[in-house]
Parts: sequence; structure tokens; C-alpha cells
Amino acid sequence: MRIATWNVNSVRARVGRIVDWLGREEVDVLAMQEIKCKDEQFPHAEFEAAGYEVVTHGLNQWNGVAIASRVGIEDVARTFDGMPGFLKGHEGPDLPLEPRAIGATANGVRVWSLYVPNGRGLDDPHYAYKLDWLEALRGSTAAWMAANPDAPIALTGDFNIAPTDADNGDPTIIEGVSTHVSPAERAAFQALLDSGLTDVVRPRIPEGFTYWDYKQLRFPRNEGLRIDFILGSKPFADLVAGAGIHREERKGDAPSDHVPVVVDLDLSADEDDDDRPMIF
DNA sequence: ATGTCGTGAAAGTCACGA
Repeated sequence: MRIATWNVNSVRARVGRIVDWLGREEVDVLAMQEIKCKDEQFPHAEFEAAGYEVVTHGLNQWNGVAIASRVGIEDVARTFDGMPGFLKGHEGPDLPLEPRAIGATANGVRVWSLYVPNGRGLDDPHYAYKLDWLEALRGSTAAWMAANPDAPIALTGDFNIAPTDADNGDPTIIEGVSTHVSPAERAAFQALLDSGLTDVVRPRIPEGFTYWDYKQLRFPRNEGLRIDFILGSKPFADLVAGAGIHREERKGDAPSDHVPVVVDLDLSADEDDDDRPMIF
């Protein structure tokens, strides 16, 4: 089974490109971020024609996430426990929730499509919101994994954090000045790993970015960031047989500024499968 | 030139977010 995550930066502006890629690459499940549309505006027909069912979480032109699957999709959730809200110019505990998370189960694998808040600036209220959001995600996921220790779960999406200096090739992103590389953001990402999640792509694709700003020739100069990840529970990580970062998708007509990140799961490798012939 | 995108509202350009 092939699972991918892609910040598509408007699904309506790129639906043809996305569906073409899905079919060409034989992707079974795609987690999308920044669909930038309301649920009722999502281009379901194009995905259905290609054999995919899609669940969406979009409220307006901002943010928005979705999961497309050609292997079934069930148990859809559109928030996680403790997820904070945000409203510019306001503070407090009861702010509106943004459409930044959707989870669903496809072929027995729990997949979350996540669009972590950008942060905007180190002194911006959005930055504190980002850290709160990540801490709630960690707590919710840790509780879920404790209650479902044998279940494969993947947190996929745009984390808006470059976890190491090697993940930052953009000369304008500077520690102490910029979001995405601050110690607190990196600590929040590390806390996800410490809670029992594994970056299943990095060991297989140790170098390369997943995002390049549209401005300033960032892609031709290869001045990008690695900020899109697939983090898996141990049961998920044990299934991973391969991974890829589809850099080619940053090229051509009307690309997103992010590219797809892909993993292949070997569902036949279940060690408890007594029917599997033993080979010595 | 924050040198590019995408969206919506108002409008044939701007504000916002990234």
C-alpha cells in the first residue's frame, strides 16, 4: 500500500495535476493540506473518476485538509483532543477551531493529514498557537498509541518545522529571527519523536527538501526546506518498505510550492502471519 | 521590489496568508 502527503496549495487550482500524479504513481491514500476551499467546493468528481473517495475538512479559503483513498476510508475525525483554536486579535480558551487536521482509517491504517500552524513570527500570537497546537497533538497521539499499542498510525503533513540545520536551505530563514527553525519549534517536533513516533522517510531519503518558496528563484537555486513529514507509530514503521520525495512535482506548469512525500507499506510482511512460508 | 502564488471582496486592484 502506498501512502503520500502533499501540501497542494489550493486543490481547485491543481486538481488535474494532483489526480494525474495519483494515477501515475499508483498512490492508494493521499493526505492533502491547504486545500483552500470549503467542503462543498472540493472537486470530488475528478477524484471519484480516478477511483478515489475523499473526506474533507475545509471551512473557507484558508488552510483546509483532506484525505483521498482508493482502498476505503472510515472513522473520520476532524479534530484531535485538546486542539486549540485561533482568531487573530483575540485570546482565550474558546477561539474557533481551524481546519488543520483530519484523520481516517484506510485499509486498517490510521492516517492523519495535518497542517501545523505557520507561526508567522517569533513574537506573533500565531507562534504560541503553533507550539500549543503541537503539544496538544503530541498528547492526543500519545494517548491514542497507548490505548492502541498494536495499531499502525501515521501523522503526515506540513509540520512547518525544519528539524535540523540540514533541513533549512533557505538563506532568509535564520535562527533567532525566523519561525520554522527556533529551538522551541524543534523541541516540539522532537517531543513527537520522543513520544514514540518515527520519521519513516529520513532514513531512506536522508537529503532533500519538500518545499521551496515561489519567490527569489528558490527552486532553481535549491534553497528549500524539509518541513513535510510522515511520522509513524512502531507498528506503522515496521510496515514501511520504501519512501520517496517527489521533487519533480515542483517543476512544470502551476506547481504547488510543496512536493509529495511517499511511503510504501508491505502489508504481507506481518510477522504473525502463520500462512507465510518460512524461508531460511 | 517581500521581485510569487492563491483566494475573496470589491472591482478591473487590494488585503491577507504563506
